[in-house]
Amino acid sequence: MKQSLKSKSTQDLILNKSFEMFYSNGFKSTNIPDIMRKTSLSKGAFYHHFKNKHEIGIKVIENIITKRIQDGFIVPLEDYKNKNIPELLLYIFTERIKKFSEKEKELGCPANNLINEIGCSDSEFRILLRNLIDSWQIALVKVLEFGKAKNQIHSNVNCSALATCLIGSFEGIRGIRKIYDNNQIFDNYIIGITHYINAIKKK
Amino acid sequence: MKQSLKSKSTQDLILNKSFEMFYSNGFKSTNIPDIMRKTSLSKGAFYHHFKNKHEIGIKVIENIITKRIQDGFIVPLEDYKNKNIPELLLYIFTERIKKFSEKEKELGCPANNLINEIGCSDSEFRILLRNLIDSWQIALVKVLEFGKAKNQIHSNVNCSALATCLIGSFEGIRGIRKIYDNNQIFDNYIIGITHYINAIKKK
DNA sequence: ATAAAAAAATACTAATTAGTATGTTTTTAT
DNA sequence: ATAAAAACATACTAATTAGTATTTTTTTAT
Repeated sequence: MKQSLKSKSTQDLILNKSFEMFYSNGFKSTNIPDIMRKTSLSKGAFYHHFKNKHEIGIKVIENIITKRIQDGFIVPLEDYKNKNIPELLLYIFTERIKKFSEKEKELGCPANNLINEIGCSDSEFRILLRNLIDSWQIALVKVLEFGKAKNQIHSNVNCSALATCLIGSFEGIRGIRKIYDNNQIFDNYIIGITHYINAIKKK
Repeated sequence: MKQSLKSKSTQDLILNKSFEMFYSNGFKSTNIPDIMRKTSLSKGAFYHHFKNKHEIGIKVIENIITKRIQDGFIVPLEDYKNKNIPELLLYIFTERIKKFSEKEKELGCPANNLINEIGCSDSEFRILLRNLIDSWQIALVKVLEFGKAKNQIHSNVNCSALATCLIGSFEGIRGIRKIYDNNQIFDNYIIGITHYINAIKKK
């Protein structure tokens, strides 16, 4: 294989396996030899492509976790101009949860897991994760403001507050689900959030 | 000092310092020598009173974290019969957040931190934390049902779903707050949750 | 074809840390 | 007062793991 391609594909492999292990076991509990066992490569290969464990953490956030949130929760918000906003919110915050894989249900949100595991202690991780949540918040506010302008959302709604609550409750529920063995908590969340979104609709 | 008292007070000291360190640094990142440095006792004292790190983790959940949630969020729900339920909810979910210490704002909820750090991996921790959330959920549902019966809460509210959403959003917000340096996220949450609680009031 | 550079493997170092073994001090029961 | 037991301290072991140094293999440019 061409060297430049090989290098890129090895880096991607390490990146993906790192993400999987961080997601399943947490960042701190994952060690480099374990990651590399999953890639069938050696520790030497790891340190040839990455400076240290911190760097792979950063790159996993930048290249995988950020992309997952963007693709899953921000991009679907983008084409909002010819959509009914309350319906769009219901789609994103209830329909998508139903489509989660078992693994995603059991393991929670990769971003939220990292926020809670190392949000306080590592400032670089913290900033990237904050930017991610900020982007989501901004995209949501934009959509909510549009919905308000189009008379689809009641005028007494504070869009920034609502966006924060939608994100917070979604992440909180995904966290709490982790200690259960069934989806009752998601079912309850879906009922509750549907009720809430219906309540802010302009009749 | 009498031996039995001394033993108890040493155990309590180790327990409290362990909680503080787990809360600040996470469970996995906290080591026994660091805990014992804070108690000004030796490692030998630790292993005389506790079997291993896992046991102190269990006891911290049982004796400290559970008590904090109970005292802070379940006990205030108990004397609900002569209170207005929406007001009681507002008190617990908005007034109490305003009274948090800086540390509590920065470090999030000890229970939620543990849920997210080790909720998936350790079954004993998991069960204790689940029991804790279950107790909270049950206490909340009871109060909400009462509010519904007293015509203070709208009849179309699903009490179990609402309880789950209240707990989930509260924990989620406390988690996300950890990556910020200010209380904007709490301010937004308070506005949003106040709006929600007002929306379910029977007029 | 071959020298240089990149990729990857192997062997090693150094630090951390859970847990144990053993010794010393303090308290208690007689 | 003293033997036993509990409380605590010190010294050690063994395992883990991040990161480095060195060597081998593969690819590239000439």
